[in-house]
Amino acid sequence: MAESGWRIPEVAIAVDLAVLTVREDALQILLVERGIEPWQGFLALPGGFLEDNREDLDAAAERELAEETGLDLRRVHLEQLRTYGSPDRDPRRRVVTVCYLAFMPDLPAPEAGGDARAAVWTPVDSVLDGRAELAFDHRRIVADAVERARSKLEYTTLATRFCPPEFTVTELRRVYEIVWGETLDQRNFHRKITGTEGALISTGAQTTRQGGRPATLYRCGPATILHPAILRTATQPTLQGHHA
Amino acid sequence: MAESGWRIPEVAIAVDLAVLTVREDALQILLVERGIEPWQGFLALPGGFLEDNREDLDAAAERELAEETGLDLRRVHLEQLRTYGSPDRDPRRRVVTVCYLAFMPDLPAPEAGGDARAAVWTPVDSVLDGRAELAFDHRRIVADAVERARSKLEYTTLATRFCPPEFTVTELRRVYEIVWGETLDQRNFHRKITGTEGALISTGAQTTRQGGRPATLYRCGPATILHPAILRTATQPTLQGHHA
DNA sequence: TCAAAAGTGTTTGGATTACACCCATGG
DNA sequence: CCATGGGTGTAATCCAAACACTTTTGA
Repeated sequence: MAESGWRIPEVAIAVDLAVLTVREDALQILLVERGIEPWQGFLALPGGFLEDNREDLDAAAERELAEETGLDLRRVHLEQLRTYGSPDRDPRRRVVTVCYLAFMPDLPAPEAGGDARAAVWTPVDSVLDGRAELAFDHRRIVADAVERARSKLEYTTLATRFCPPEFTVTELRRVYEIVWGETLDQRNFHRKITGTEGALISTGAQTTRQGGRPATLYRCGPATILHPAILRTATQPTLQGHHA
Repeated sequence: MAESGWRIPEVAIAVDLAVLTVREDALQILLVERGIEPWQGFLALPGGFLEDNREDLDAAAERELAEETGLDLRRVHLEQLRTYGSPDRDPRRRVVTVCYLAFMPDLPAPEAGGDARAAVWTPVDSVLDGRAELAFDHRRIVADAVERARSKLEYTTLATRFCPPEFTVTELRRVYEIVWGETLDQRNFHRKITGTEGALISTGAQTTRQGGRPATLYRCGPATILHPAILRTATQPTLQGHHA
């Protein structure tokens, strides 16, 4: 670590994306099929290497996200997840990956953007239980991303990022139920989320797309943190960090 | 970002440490004085470049920590904080820093380990309010580290990492009060922390080092998460991530 | 015997839960 | 008019905040 030892190992820096959405009643993640070795033909997180020396990490993540999805970035939440740098995670050379986590609504448009590679939405459950085998250490990254997402729904309003621009309270509740894998009391959820100042903004409009009595349509409010939090019942997250 | 473009920019990867402790009734961070340009003479976070291509990031952080403090790592909590990679954060070349956060007890031993550089404990307040000017973007990193630490005390038992191997309930409460900058009700805190299964283990021994009635000495228990949490009253953390 | 700090009990209010019921629409 | 889902009300319970008092030592 002495700076006088100016040996800079040849390390490549990559930026990978864990892009989550809720579609078809499941939490799904965006994956691409690898066209080259190693792990050719396997699914992997979208991402790539830093393009030039002047590109900021956050900017690189935004660029990747725009390339993969073509979506308006204002409707997407993007944050840094973690950096992965095991020496043997890529057989070709040392690669350190700065991984970002994104929440986005289900796309009505075609899922892949300008890039030619096949981008597929995959339920995270099939990744976590091993039915879908991912390249490199990406399964572990997906596990970290899902745990972060589940945790963030408790104390932030980020669940709205999985919804279309206008949505009903029930649609928002379904997001929670799908991500957490548990059912929530409809009445308590409604009172809590509408009672949180700045969480939702009523548009005045209504919809009957679910059938039954018309439901009020809401947009995201300015509030980002949810206080008091909506807590999961079952799973307690495991503490990250080494040594106990 | 296509992988065929095998242009790997010359980027150096560093691992920096934000080592926090509680001493002299203040939350303090370990800093070193820089001996070379740029920022010669300024205080900076301890850290350095990856030593070789086979070193894991976590292992590099542990190595740095051992070098700086010489402390038994079992008594230290170490976790990844965030990665910083603005293109102009180091004028010499592109440097991406993977930063780690450490909690450790106040050292009775001399604070610097084998390394010759001067390591100094500095109150985080003097860093955050600008009285102490740090090199590079390290002030922002310190701000992130402190916010993470304050937040983690709410829902984990990591405050015990700031305490000696055996400590009293009041000493643990003082850690909370110092890190959060607010006072806690002694009785409610005592009932809550001793009532949390697995948080503390009574040693049976007592101490009168604070004067007054003898206090029971405790060790850290196996529990890592604190449920229910001990919540701060005042400050709500700001949501990380870009766009709103 | 007095000061100083540790430890315990109680009350009260707020929030969460677990309920049952009414409302508004489409068919 | 009836099935379907949206929205509101209410009582019991748990948790946490705010409080006063007793206990045990050193001086």
